Amino acid sequence: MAATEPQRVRAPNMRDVAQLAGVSYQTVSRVVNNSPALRDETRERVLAAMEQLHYRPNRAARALKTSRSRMIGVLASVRATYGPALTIQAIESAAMAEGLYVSTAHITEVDTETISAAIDRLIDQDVEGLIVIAPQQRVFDTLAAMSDLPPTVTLRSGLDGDPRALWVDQMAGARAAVAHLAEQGHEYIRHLAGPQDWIEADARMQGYLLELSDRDLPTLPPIRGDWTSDFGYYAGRELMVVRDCTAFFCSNDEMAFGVMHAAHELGLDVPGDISVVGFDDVPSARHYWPPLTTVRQDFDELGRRCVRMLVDGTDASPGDVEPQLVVRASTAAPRRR
Amino acid sequence: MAATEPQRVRAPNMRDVAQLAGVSYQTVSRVVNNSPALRDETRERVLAAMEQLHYRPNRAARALKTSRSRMIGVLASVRATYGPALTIQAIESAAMAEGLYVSTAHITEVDTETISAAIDRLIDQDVEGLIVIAPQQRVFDTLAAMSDLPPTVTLRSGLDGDPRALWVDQMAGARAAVAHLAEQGHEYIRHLAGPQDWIEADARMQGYLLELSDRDLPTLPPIRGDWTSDFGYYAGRELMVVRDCTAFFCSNDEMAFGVMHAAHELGLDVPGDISVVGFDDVPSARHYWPPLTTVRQDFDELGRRCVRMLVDGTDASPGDVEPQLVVRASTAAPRRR
DNA sequence: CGTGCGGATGTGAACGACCACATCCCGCAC
DNA sequence: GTGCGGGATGTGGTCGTTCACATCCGCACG
Repeated sequence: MAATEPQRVRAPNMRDVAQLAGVSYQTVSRVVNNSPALRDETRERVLAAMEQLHYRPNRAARALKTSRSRMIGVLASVRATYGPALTIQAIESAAMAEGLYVSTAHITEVDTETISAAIDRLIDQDVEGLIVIAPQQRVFDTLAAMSDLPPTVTLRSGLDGDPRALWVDQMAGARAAVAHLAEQGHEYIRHLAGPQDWIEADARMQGYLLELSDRDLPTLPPIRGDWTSDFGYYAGRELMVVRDCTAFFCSNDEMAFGVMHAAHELGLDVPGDISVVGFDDVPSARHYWPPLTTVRQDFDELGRRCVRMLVDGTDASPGDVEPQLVVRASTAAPRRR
Repeated sequence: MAATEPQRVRAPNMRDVAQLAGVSYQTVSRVVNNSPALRDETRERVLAAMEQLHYRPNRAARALKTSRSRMIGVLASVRATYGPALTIQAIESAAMAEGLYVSTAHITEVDTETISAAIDRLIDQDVEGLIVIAPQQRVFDTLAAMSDLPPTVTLRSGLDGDPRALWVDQMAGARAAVAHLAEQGHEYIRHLAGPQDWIEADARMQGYLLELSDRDLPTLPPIRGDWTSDFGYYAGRELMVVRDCTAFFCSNDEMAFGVMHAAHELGLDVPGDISVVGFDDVPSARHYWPPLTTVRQDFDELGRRCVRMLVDGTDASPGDVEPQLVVRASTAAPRRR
């Protein structure tokens, strides 16, 4: 039997295409980068050859020569939560539209070591830009201490003068939530805050405190939670025995779910005995029982803006993406006052 | 003023490091790839030089030469849902441990065009492996029609002979859920299925049908939903007017939430009048009111296995990752029979 | 005291693409 | 008919790394 053609393991080359099309590799390059200086007939021929060989430009070679990786990095914490996950998705699809690739790294611990390892991991990939949606203070501190960072866009919750930060007015959202409760006649409003070190958590807590003081309402010391519904549940159980408040403003929806669970279990009616407000508007919030009053955030728009800021190099218009209060059945006037 | 040193925009090189350390670039290469054939003293010297220059190996150049990108791709659909998001997270952290990078592409539409565009996007990045957690039939069809795919691991819900598929026995999970309801005395059990084309949805539906027929219980025609709690809510409202069943088995937790919302609104007691079972065990399921009986999936383990299969080239042991029934308060014996 | 051997290090040639420049060709004006 | 200009195409060098091979050195052995 005749010797078979040695199978080609190597992916086809610009030179392979060039040879097949009867032109030089440079002409192929021009076709790939669609240069205008090409006769139509030549372009057709090259395109046909590329098609025939299933030619794909080698990204590594291109990156090496141009020193552009066309990749952006996303630094996130615990992605499984609704907000970050949605934001990442939006970032990715916006990036795709710009012809960019996305690599993500998320941090499960918030120690400096883990954080800088994650960032290193992204930088190792030659990311051309960095989007940080890990809103913990320590992340920003670590970031600030690193040199040679690519252009970076961060999400912030308060004004701190950084023009490269996309600012979401968490405080305004929190104030709206508290104002809503106050206007319904609640005087004693409890706050379940997010963890120490989370910037959003602090901003929401600030909003809570400010709104109360503006209205001359009594301030109950906020309780630091960990975002989980488990925490909301156990905290709720303890606090509702005391009954020193008629409403809860929780720093996210999960904790609000936990609180409502506790209320139900103790035979308290929501909103009759206790009103509850969350933050985020996760998809099941509207179908919780009772449906949860919460503050909606437009994570989708957020992701899109991040990419736009990175690509255009523009600065953010502060407070652009406003959270919005969504009133549902979990809040009502307090039964007794 | 004297002319300043022209600032070096170029990142430091192997040659730069070599020069500083007084060795050849090849020696630097050996240090980077920690070759054993090096005197300790030399290695130290090179490491010091690398440190001093903040040297980072150029990934593009390395990829070009070795034709290994050290990147794997993940194809997912709508990431914002709990399961996929968690799986991706697990994949990423397992990949990190293997020194691999991860790039994701997710598809929002399920037409062939979008799917193959997403895959192309991954292949363009020279991914060395592909993990598919988009469990729609059409995705697999599109995949099968494409040539030149890198090694691929997929998630399947049923046995179909593909050794490179990680098999999660959705059917068993569904059967356990239905069995639980039946053993509590329910005779009329309704199924809210997932959308057409989703393999998991079909597997769960099969499980439902099989378990009922094994037990000689009447089969009510399953309703095709879209995974959203909105759908569960509207479907629940319609179906509960009819009251032709005492229990609902929903193909995911979200739809179950919607159904319970509808029940509450209609003044029906869960589980007194109606029992409800979900699927996934999302974090808030345990704190819904009443806490939701559901089928837990170990997405974390799933993600880790995917990576291991890809890296080791091993096949899956079928049915390894078993979903587990978690009984909570949303199910009880029917009040009337 | 030369030979050989093995461990440590250096050298040339890729990998695949892009850039700057050189070359070619053809039509048009002088 | 020669020169010239400009549009189309080809050639060398380079990006930073790795691979295969060459070289060097010192020491043990015959």
